[in-house]
Amino acid sequence: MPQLNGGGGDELGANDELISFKDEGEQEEKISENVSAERDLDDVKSSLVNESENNSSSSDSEQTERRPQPRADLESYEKAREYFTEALRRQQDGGFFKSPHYPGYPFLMIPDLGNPYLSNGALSPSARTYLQMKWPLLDVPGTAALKDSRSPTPGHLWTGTSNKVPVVQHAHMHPLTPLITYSSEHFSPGTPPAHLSPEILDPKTGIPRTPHPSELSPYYPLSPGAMGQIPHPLGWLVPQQGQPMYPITAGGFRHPYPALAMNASMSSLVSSRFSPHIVPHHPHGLHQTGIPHPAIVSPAIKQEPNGELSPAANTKSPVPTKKEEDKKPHIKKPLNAFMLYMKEMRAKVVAECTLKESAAINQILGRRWHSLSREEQAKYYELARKERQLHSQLYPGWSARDNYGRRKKRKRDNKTDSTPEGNKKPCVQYLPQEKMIDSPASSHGSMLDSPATPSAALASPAAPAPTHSEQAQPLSLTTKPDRHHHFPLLSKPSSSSCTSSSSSSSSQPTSSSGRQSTPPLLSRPLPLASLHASLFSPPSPFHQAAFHSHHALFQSQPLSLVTKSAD
DNA sequence: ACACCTTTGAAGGGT
DNA sequence: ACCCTTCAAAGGTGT
Repeated sequence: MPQLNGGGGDELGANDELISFKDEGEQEEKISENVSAERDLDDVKSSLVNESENNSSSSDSEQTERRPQPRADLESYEKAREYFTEALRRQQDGGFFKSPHYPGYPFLMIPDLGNPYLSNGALSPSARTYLQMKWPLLDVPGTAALKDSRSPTPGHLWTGTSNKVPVVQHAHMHPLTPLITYSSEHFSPGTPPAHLSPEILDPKTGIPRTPHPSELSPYYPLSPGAMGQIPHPLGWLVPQQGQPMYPITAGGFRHPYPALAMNASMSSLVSSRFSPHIVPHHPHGLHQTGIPHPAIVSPAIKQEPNGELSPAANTKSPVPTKKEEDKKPHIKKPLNAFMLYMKEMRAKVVAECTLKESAAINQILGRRWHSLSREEQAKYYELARKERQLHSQLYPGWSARDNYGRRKKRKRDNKTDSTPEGNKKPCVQYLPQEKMIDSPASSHGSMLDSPATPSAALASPAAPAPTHSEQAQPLSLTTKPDRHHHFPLLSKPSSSSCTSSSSSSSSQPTSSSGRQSTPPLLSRPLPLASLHASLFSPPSPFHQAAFHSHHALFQSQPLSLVTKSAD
């Protein structure tokens, strides 16, 4: 894994800033500072961008209102999972994941906003408070048990989670926008400012206060637009399209959240005290309490055959349900560390780049993943581990195998024999050749690290301090010859990544396990031009200032994209 | 409407 | 023990 910092291994969590994105080049080690700056920049950019978005969503409001009852719909489930994840993370946050200070923020962040409280990490009421907000069903006290007591200091809350937030280009964003609107984006780990976090702040005083779920409405109503951005505390119970959920009408929160009543039971689910026996497998993805679990996707529910809950759903023609599907609900696999990371960071990356294609975004995310410090990754591993645990508790008999066959077979599978390039469109080489060489199959290094527990990760002998160079090369484990190693990486010009990276050595397709039969391809040209624009054309003077501040950053960061024409 | 693409990680079957 | 395959998320793109 990428633990880059070459030398700095010692400073763990405290300095995320040091973590460099290896993407661009080895030199980073030397210029870790610049890197950090970059990161900041990234954060800043994303925040700027994201903040602007907002308005968008409220399309669901009506639906939400109409659907007072918790629906087991896909979105709900996912949301649920998301929140759950976030909740878990928050619990751990205190622990080893310290959020970066984001020095860069000051440039962009309005001083006013600067919540002292954030910067000094004093938010602690926080975790709990926030947890409650986002995950009201959790019995916070109870969940505390899960909490890692490792960290006495809560630090900033890491509000992660990016729900899918519609990303809007920041072009016209007002610098102050951030003050007003909150997008879930802010909740990404990368986004620091706690002041932007959903933590409830007294509108007047700006002082964080501990809200009761019932108090939420006052908070959200800040601005209609903003409301949409705030994840519903019961997100997974309330159908939301991945968007803003608070379609609250003028009246404010009308929603009594019937589910709230289940708080106790929910807490039992979450709490470590939870006993597997208690939770039988529910046919429709409902927990015994009746609460759908995010991981469960019941075709039946999804389709809402009865139409009782959602008229809209009726229009849909149900997917041909197989017997199996009918019989059992689809229980999704628990998300792994990378997936969790992706969920959180995707919006951010999207904001930074104009790229919208997930494939491209994912490549970037993959590189970033590798560039994360071990501590950071450990956090995700831990989170993933907990999620798996919970999942296993909820669905004791579930096997990943159960989901096999649900998707159609991938083309890729079939074409294993066919030449890689055969069916693909012209490939673009993402990584420079040299890098290819360097970065061997490091991609799975993180896997190695994948610790059973975070602590293990940190201390894991298996995962020696990152050494550096090729960040990606974590452990040398990949002894296997990468058969795909030579694949001509596609050619992508430079950059695929916005921030950096395209050239990252780290994410080579090399899979140690040979999973990927083809090299990373970028079939379609990325909108680099636009990317470039977004990166270098500060939307506002405000941005510009920030950019200048980070000027060094640019120097160090070869954003290849800049030069590249996406053609 | 749906598969593909892309990423990493986990899981499970096969050898 | 290792290899291989599938799925998890996501959303633009292609068919």
